[in-house]
Amino acid sequence: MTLSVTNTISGEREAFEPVTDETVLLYVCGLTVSDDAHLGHARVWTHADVMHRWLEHVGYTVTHVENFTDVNEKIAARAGEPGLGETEEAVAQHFTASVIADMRGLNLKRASVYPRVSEHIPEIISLIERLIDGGHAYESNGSVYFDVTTYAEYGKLSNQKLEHLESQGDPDERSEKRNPSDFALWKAGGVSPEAIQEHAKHDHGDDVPCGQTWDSPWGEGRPGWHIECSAMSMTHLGETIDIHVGGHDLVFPHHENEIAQSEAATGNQFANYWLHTGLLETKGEKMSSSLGNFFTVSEALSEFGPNVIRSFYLSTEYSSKQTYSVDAMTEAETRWERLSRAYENGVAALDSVTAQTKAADESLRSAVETTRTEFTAAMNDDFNVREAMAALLSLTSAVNSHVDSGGPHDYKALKDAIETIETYAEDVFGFQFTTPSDGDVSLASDLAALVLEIRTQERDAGNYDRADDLRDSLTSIGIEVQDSDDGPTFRLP
RNA sequence: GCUAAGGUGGCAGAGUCCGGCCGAACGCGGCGGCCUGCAGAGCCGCAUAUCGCCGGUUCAAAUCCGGCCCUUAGCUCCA
Repeated sequence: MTLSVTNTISGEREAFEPVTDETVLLYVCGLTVSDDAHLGHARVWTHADVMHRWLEHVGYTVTHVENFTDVNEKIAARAGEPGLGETEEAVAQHFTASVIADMRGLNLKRASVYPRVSEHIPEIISLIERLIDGGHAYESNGSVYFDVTTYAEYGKLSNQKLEHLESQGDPDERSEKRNPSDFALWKAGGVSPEAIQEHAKHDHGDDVPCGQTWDSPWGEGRPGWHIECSAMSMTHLGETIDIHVGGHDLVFPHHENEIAQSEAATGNQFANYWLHTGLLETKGEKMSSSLGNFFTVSEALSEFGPNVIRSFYLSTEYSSKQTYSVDAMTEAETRWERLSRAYENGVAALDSVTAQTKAADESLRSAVETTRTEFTAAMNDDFNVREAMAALLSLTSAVNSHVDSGGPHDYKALKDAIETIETYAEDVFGFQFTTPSDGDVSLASDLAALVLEIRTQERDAGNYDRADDLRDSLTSIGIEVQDSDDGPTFRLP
């Protein structure tokens, strides 16, 4: 059973074969740091994270590069806003820090490198020079454009034909271009005041900043949007990479242009597999910064926590669009609870028996096998996380049944089940089960246990009203109480 | 207009590439039972699907082919 993925460029599912046997070169199209990240961004990160984790699980070493676009007119437009700093760099640093904090909060595996555009200007310039030397780009009024007619396969990713495309770029740069679809590799001068005003979220007055500029063979200027990814990808991963991941809204023009400029420059295939994640929608339209209908990652983290957010994302395949709603989050929370409760029940049962226990529970044993087989098949089938999650959840029923039966436990089967859940839920899906050894958690556990002891005394004395009051009080601060034959148990929030 | 993805039960969402195991997964919600002092959790079970519409191919179609309708996205910055 090997991995197959749906490649946007062919539109078909293809067997995955990396350039080298051992390593997977993964590039994730990162964020423009002009605002706080929202749940749409985190969806891409999370799916890319699970892909990364699965590739490692099946034995590859993953070199994961995820860029930050820290040079952009929208960033420059926000300079001077309270708390963001006076320069484009300061604004970019502010939001980069907040995005990294979000990523930490979501328990994403760290990328190998997080390259910034501002740190790759020399590489960008030399790539542009290479394109000019090869006859694929031309200078015009201090700006440099890519000539789309020099790359015969232009449009192969998005299936667009040049004659059907409208002009790319700002109206004022069209007169400088040879063809309407040519796109800027380098833009002369700073950010235009019009662009600043268009993206500004506050009034800059007369003191309009113009963003950073760099010296180049064509004069002072700034890199175009698309060239950065090509330059950073090549710098850190080489001319041909295995997987390029990004949101579906980037297929055209961004990824199309990346392919054109990269392959025109090197003559080599830029990325072997293009994987695009479906967009997150709310109320029938996509969540986006420009529409202002977004829910930021940090808000979501404080309201739901990382596990519930993951549970939400993993209820749909990466390639499908997904709708955000309060109901969807509630269901995601319930699904996560189901998984974590079963895990905790299983662990508690396992801790209560010894390895010498011989009772055999064939149904649990076969459930473990089925889960392993089905989970693996699902993940290898284009990272079908919904199917994989279904396999994992079906194991929760088996574990709960086994624990509920109360009879002698099957130590080996239970241990296998717990390890299977840990491997898939934590290592592959990136969930984090609560561990009682955490300092605060440990103290809270002790306190909750103390209260429950008092409640048990009240119950034994028949003071049910008093006992229920104590239970309600615990519930109100998020501690769930559950009575069972073996006495009360509780779960911390 | 051009391009791409999608339309499956109350909700959400697999299955469609490789037609039969799909009398349609997993889950949420609903209903009933077990357990419980009660509740929750858990377990067991039940109900709800003309698989967008029309036609075709086939012994057999949610799955293949053709036409149509609708939704979302891209063609301007966007994950």
